[in-house]
Amino acid sequence: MASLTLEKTRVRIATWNVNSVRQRTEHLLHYLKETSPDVLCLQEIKCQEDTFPRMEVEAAGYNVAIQGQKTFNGVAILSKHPMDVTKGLPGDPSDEQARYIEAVVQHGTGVVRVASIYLPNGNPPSTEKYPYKLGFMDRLIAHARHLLTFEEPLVLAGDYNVIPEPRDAKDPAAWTQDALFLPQTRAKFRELLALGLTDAVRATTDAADLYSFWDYQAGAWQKNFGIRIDHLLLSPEAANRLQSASIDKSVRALDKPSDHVPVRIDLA
DNA sequence: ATGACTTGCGCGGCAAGA
Repeated sequence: MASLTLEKTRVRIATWNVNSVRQRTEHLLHYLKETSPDVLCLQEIKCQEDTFPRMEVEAAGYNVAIQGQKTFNGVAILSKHPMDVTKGLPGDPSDEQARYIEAVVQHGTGVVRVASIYLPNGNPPSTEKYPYKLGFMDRLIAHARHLLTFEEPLVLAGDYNVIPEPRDAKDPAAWTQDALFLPQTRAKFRELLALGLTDAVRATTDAADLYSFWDYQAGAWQKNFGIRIDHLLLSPEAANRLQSASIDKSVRALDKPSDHVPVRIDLA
């Protein structure tokens, strides 16, 4: 009797705020080659679709889906596998900022829905920027609630601009008045998790000093004054397949780095 | 220390980021 190979293929999914994809093209291509994610979510590409380095990324073996914007913001999903793409976060047709793109990825025997999210920074909190951040979080909560009804593997990945807990900052006292750490911000993030989503990094380790961002200023990298603000949130169907989560910290030590590093997971 | 760095835009010096 011939044996059937029913072994599910591993799916590696990463997220990275690159702080301008055109400034970071070499780093991006190196990361694709070295780490070989099946899916890579990008944020802050800072360009429109027609100036994205599409040919180089396609030559590396990836399909490209982009929600671009001139100068600011901009998100993308790169995938080795076919994608069905949806652009924009529902709930506010007047929102013109490019901060959300979603794709259903067909991989081998399975399917996974992946979102690339660039959640607003929200600083300074005394301005209209903070209510925009909270409103975006409300829309994300509503959309996630809807997506969870599909009961499929779902990965909401991106730069959340949220420090979930004090242990997610080297110096939490420095962030108490910051939009990334205000109680209302963290409460909305907990509301998102309470829908039934799992923070992939915290599901795999309680290690201290896990950060995904170090400011360019004041020697933050050298002093390890980091914060953990880039997250992959998993539906139960994805969490059940979670094998590992890692933060690719070494990328921050390269020449001319992004101020964020990639965070990635492997699903069985 | 009103700082410190990096980007886009566009060619001078802001705005934005976190």
